[in-house]
Amino acid sequence: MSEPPVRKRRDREATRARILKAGIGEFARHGFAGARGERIAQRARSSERMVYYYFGSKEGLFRAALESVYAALRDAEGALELDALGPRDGLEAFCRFVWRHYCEHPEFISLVNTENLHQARHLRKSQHLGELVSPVIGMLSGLLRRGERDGVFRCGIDPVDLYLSVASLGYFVLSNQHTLSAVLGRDLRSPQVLERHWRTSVQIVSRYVCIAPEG
Amino acid sequence: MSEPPVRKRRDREATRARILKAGIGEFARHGFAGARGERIAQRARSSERMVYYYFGSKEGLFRAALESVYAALRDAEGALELDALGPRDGLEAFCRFVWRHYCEHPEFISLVNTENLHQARHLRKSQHLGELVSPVIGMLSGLLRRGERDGVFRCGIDPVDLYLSVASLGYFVLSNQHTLSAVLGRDLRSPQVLERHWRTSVQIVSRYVCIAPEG
Amino acid sequence: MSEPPVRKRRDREATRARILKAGIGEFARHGFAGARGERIAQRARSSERMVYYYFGSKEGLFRAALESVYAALRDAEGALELDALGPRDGLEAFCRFVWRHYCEHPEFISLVNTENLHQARHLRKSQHLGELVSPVIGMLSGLLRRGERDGVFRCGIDPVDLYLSVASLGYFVLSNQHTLSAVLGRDLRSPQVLERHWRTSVQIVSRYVCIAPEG
Amino acid sequence: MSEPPVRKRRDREATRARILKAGIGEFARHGFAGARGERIAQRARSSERMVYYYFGSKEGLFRAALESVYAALRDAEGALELDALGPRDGLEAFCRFVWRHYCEHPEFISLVNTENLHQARHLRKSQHLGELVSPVIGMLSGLLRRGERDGVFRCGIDPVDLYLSVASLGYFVLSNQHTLSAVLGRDLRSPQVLERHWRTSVQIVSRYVCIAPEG
DNA sequence: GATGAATGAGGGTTCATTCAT
DNA sequence: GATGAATGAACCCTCATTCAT
Repeated sequence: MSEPPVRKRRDREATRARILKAGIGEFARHGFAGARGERIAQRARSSERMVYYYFGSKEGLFRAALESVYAALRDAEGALELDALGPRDGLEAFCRFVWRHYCEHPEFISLVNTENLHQARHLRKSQHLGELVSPVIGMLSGLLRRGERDGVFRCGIDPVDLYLSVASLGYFVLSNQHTLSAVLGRDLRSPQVLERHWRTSVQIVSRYVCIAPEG
Repeated sequence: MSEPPVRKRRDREATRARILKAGIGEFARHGFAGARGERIAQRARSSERMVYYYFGSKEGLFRAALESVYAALRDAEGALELDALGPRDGLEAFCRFVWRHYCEHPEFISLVNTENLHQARHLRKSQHLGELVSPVIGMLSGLLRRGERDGVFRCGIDPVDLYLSVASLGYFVLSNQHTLSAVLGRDLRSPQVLERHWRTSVQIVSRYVCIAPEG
Repeated sequence: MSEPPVRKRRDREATRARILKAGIGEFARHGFAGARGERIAQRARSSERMVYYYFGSKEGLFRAALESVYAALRDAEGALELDALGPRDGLEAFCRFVWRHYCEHPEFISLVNTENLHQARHLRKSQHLGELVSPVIGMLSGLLRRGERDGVFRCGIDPVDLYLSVASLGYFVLSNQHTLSAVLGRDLRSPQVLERHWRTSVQIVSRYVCIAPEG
Repeated sequence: MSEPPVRKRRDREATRARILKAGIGEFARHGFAGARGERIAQRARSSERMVYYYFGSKEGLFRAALESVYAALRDAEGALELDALGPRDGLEAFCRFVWRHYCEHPEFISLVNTENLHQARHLRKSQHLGELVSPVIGMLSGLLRRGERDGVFRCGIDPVDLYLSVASLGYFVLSNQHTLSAVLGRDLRSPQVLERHWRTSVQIVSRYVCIAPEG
């Protein structure tokens, strides 16, 4: 019934999306101050002028980039269906999800780091902050309750604590891959090493949450 | 033959030190690209020209700044005397040390983040990289062995894994204080909340390492 | 054959008029180079595109603005009925008219200044220059002749000289209100001070024109 | 005795002065908004960068330009020696001075017009406003007193009124040369016409001030 | 050894205007 | 006829750095 969108020569949304994507890549690679308008234009196969046409300023583009990667995380989190799984499987699935998301979205990590350098100034200014709050805490809360009820999880685990722990263990090594590789004797950029690291992390979380951990 | 007069050498060193300190502060607050030579000169109560005189370039100063904060960490780690404590106390002391160091040296976290944005380019170029490798892994290794021997620690814990876990749990919430506070319902900039977080983290590590955790 | 519907033609004219008025205001406040298409569009509750639709270019709008304020002056001058008054009253009426027109049309002064900055480039290009020539010189000429004949005005006064003198004395203080107020000790933006100034100016003109001035 | 200033390759004052002069010219010709940094640099045989080095911003340069032309006027006014002349000659000398200054400094007129467009914003911000106040009002006051005492000047003439009148009659035709020439039938850009105009103006002032005017 | 003067290159941004329907 | 989308050129300004004593 509905027409497939005609490929217009002047396609507002497509141009905007290309610029946004280019902005995410550039900010992720170079931070806010290091990002160059010219490079963004080139990556987007557009002109520097168009960046200002659609986003008003470098800061406006950065805000949009940030909102975009946060929205992607929230959407992915929202698509998790932990309820369909038993508590232990649900916990593992959640861990795996976080790790995979960080692995597949290094731009998220970089943009978040950059935003923290700016003390979350842009995020707080964002009109859409409310929409970015994730349902994941509520989901974890349900998971923990089910685990407690089934006698497999310890009582009194806070869902936010759980979230932060899982996030920490994944985020840190990915965000600091390069310095850690240089300073420790371990190359944290190799997939195998990362894989090993992550199995350990899941173990750590399991031992914290479960009454009788697998190991 | 003749040494330059002590007074002058002192001034030289003092000026250099002021610039270095100013650089650390500026890079920590604004990242590499966002740092401004003029502000560094002002903070150091010196001139922009002197920055080049002593450090050659912006990058030279950044490298020195990075080396400085890494050296400070290594020195502090080296001063740890875990051998004087029992395994459990030693583990707790190590955890406490890491947390305190991160809390008291936010510039370390920021500079490391910035350096990872640059894929550790400066760190790898550093002449002094070898000197920055910390003795802490060896110390943890000894600690773990003692704990195993005494039957209080589980067998087969890897010291690097342990180090990464403790670091992760501390680093993440401090580095991402601002975004987490904006997105979660929890203000991770308040000392009380941080304190609570840290107790949980120590628990997590203990449950991972110890055979019969305290909780 | 068929005229466009009256309604539409009215809208056309109304939009054009709003843009013209907005242009006059904007050019008066900011000069030619300082005027902004965007502000003009906003003031006119129209779009920037419409400015080009109706006036072709920024310069086209400026020319129209200039013609508009000159036409308003010529029309007002044309409406003067000096012949109905005695010579002295006529002279005073003329003076009062000039002063009032400048007071009530600061945009005239500003646009004229701007146009002189451009060496009257636009005015000379104007197709309608001929229509802008005022009948006022002729009227003054008649007034002076009557005054001479009646023995109240000195002989040989040139009507253009008279016009320039009256205009000078009014224009200068209004055009330079702000700098004069800053540099002299007298606030030439206050109505009372301006009023006093104007009485003096009329005296000056009278003493020049009349044989036995009132003072 | 005193050394002639050595022509240095890097001559701070000379470079600054060239830029300032270039700025005065450019602002006079194009107004503030119309002035172009690049043209200023070219006129000054320097670089655009140097403008910012010495004056901080376009506005900074404009302020300096304004102060410069006002200072030149004040200095010239200060050099007037009206006391050495009789009242009538003094009055005429003053008139001649004003006219000559305006004629020889068209940049003064243009800058003052521009500044009024900006509502004297820069002048009021100027640190040196106090120094720009002219001694000329005091000098005119003395002149008027002497004239009254000698019975050649009318009583009660206000020196500021006198100043404003003389200035008005000169400034107006010079500032509006181009539009007046286009609209009146008289070419106010020709020296002869201007000369004639000015004789009339002096007459006007004389008839206002003197008891028995020459004409 | 120390410093004021100078600068090329490029930064983000805005301008008046035209394209394409 | 009327309008959103798009744009090349240039704007003012700042960057990290070097020159020349």
